[in-house]
Amino acid sequence: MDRRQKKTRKAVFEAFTSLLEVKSYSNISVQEIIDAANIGRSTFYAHFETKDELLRAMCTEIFEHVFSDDLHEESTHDFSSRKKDIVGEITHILYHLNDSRPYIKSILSCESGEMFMRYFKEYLVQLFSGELVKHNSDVPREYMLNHMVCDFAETVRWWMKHEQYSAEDVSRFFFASTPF
Amino acid sequence: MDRRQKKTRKAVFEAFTSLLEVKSYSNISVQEIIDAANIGRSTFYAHFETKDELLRAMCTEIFEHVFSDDLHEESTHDFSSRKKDIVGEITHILYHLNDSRPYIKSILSCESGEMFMRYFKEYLVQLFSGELVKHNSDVPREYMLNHMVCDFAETVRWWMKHEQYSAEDVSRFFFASTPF
DNA sequence: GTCATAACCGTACAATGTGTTTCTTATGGA
DNA sequence: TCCATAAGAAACACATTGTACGGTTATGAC
Repeated sequence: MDRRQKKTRKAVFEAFTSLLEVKSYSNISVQEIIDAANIGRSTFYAHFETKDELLRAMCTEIFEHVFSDDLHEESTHDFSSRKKDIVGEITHILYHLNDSRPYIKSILSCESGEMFMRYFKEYLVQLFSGELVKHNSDVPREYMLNHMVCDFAETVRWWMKHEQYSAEDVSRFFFASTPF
Repeated sequence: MDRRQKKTRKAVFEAFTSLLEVKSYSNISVQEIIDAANIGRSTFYAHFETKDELLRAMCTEIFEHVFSDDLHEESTHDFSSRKKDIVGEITHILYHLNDSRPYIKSILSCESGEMFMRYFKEYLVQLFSGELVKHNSDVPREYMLNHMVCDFAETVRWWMKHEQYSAEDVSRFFFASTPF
């Protein structure tokens, strides 16, 4: 990727996060982002079709880090001990989420948070559906999956607002309140 | 309230829900609602300041039914047996939610759903905070409260998409997967 | 039934935002 | 150095919003 493109992209992301700290997503106009990023109007539209797509791009970048390859490899390499080690995997993800905390916090602060949550849950469905082989037959499997996904996603949203807790703390809270 | 006002309000609500079944919240313009409701532009703005406020008004109307007085009185009158009867209370609420199902479903079908969820959770916080007197001290009380509220709200959202289950079913699912 | 009130309608308006286009300038990579 | 390509600036048509205003019709109290 061209250096110029990278630079523009970075400027837009930073402008956007700064604005999100000050005002809500729907009250931010594309023009404001452009001004804050100090770029030309046509340049913005060369990179992102809409404001929504900009947000999606930011979320994607975050999640690529949070659910990064080293995590996958790690969990697939020692596959033997994996099944039991969902706790470790969750804690690991929490660590990664903590790295992106400033970005995530600004996104979560308003309506854009709901989009973040939606994308986040897409990843979590994949993560948890493997864990549901032995599910309680009293309750539909699809209910349980939705339950776990929402549960974890909301746990993360809560954590972002409560900095005083560590990844281990939150992992413990999560497993203490969900029937694994 | 004037008959004309009631009529207008009803027309707007119905137009709005019909539109929500066809397209997403943010893609619906005020003008479309006005046309669908077959009213004058200024009439709309005499009733609602913005589209968001219209949604809020609809949600309020729904929740006034769902968390209606007969429910409150019932639960406060026989206070002795109440503590144990959170199950009954939840089931009762689910019944009321089922009455408003068509409206709720259309609202939940897009971004407006997130606003619905937010308002819904405000009510649930009140409902559940009373239930948390005896909470597990391993986990912060505020975490548990958020957990229960989100859990129930998401259960309802899930239910709205899965008509095949009864209120009793869903109540059972909820209590089976949450540590009460 | 009369009549004042208030809710309605329709149109026009300025203001704001969006996404596209065209053309010129600057910059990175071969 | 060269040139493809990204960035920038300005103007465009278009859609949407919220307000204003004057005229019309229905309601409910008497």
